[in-house]
Amino acid sequence: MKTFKSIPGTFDVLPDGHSSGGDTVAPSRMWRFLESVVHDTMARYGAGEIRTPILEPTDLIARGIGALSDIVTKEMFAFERGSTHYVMRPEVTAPVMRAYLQHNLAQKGGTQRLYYIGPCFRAERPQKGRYRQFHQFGLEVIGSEDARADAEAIASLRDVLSGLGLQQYTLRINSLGDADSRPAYKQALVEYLTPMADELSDISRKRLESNPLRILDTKSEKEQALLKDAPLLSDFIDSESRDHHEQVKAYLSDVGIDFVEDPFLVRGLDYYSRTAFEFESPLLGAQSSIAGGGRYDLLSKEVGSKQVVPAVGFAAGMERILLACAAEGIAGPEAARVDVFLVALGDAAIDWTFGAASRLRAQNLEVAFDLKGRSMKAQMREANRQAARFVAIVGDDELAAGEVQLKDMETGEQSPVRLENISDRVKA
RNA sequence: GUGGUCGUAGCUCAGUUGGUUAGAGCGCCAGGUUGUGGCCCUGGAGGUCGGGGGUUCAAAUCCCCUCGAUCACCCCA
Repeated sequence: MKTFKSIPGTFDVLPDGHSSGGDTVAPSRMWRFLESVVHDTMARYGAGEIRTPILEPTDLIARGIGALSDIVTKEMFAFERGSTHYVMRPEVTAPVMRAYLQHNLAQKGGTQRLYYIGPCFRAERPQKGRYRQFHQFGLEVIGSEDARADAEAIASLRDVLSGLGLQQYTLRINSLGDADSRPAYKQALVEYLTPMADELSDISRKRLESNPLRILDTKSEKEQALLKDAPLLSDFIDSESRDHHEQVKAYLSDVGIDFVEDPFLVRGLDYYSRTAFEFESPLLGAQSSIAGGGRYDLLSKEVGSKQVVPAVGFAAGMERILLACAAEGIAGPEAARVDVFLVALGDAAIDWTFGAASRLRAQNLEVAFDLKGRSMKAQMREANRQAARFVAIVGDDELAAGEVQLKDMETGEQSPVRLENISDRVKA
């Protein structure tokens, strides 16, 4: 008999946490805890939830993220049916911008703050903190180039992390300048690195031609040493971007957000300009980035807008955040407890449980009972396992008297209670 | 796509220089207590030792192939 397993890089979320290989999948209540913190935090920022389709036009993603980016060239789940090209979204920023333009949300006047929670898909080889189906939440602040928008995106993300109880994370921030300032820097960097090209890795050498900025975030210590005296992007950015950057930092300091400036921070997606930032946890192994984002004033025109629509946002990796929570010992809310577990003795009592549970549930109690006709001992054990607060024991005598033996599972105290009074006693 | 490590029960793992019917702990089920959970005691279920091939009188153990998992590179959340 053939058995089936979930596809590599995907996983089931179960009521209890479990290990999937060496990795740990958080219990579903922990996922819900994270989601509720996101919803609550975003509400405080006046953000509205947006839900966009998993499937998007392939061109939207290719144009938005950059046709030459790794994501587009080798990591997309894309297919064709009829004459339509579909991708399973690898990120959500381009889809949100698509929706913004499609529905003419600019017509609503002010800045749009849109947040999302949902799955994304990339055809990468899985490893700790990296999956083929992974989940992101994010915020996009669309329609403003004000530095407060950048600071607000960062602040809301910080609020989510601290709302969860996370302590060990760092924020790195940089400015990429505008579209005009980057070519000049790019050229300077190439001029600096070309004499030492022999010492670079194969990949970095190729990037020297294709995408030199990405050499900056190499993990190789040797290359980091070579970069020590490299020209800095900050010396090349235009004065407006520099002012903008200073303002963002001032706003962050205003609200007590710590950050470190990292002149080498560049982001992997082509659409970023000016502000770029990244939150990292030291507890996650190689995939240390738990969230990243920045300003993407260039995106709107890439995906078909006639005007520039300035925007800034972030995307956060939920799996990585949950791994960080686990590493910091954050367990989230306690597992649900059953209010009353019905223990039935004899056929008449077994028949009684179904209707009784229904009536108690109608009174908003969490009720459970055995479905296998097992012994009393087994039923008690099951009640214990479900952390029942009370057990209602019913046999022929109790049925005849119209009452149950109600036992408090913590104190062990037990007394007869009329059927109609169970709810009051449990809620008391 | 590239490299390292690892595949024995639901989970975590033992298993000697190849040698009878493959083990433990946890978990699960039942009994000890014919109507009372947790603790304790006893018993039970549950494995094609990832799969295929080879060497051998004999393979979980040695060899080859294959599949899978995992970590890392790359890239990103």
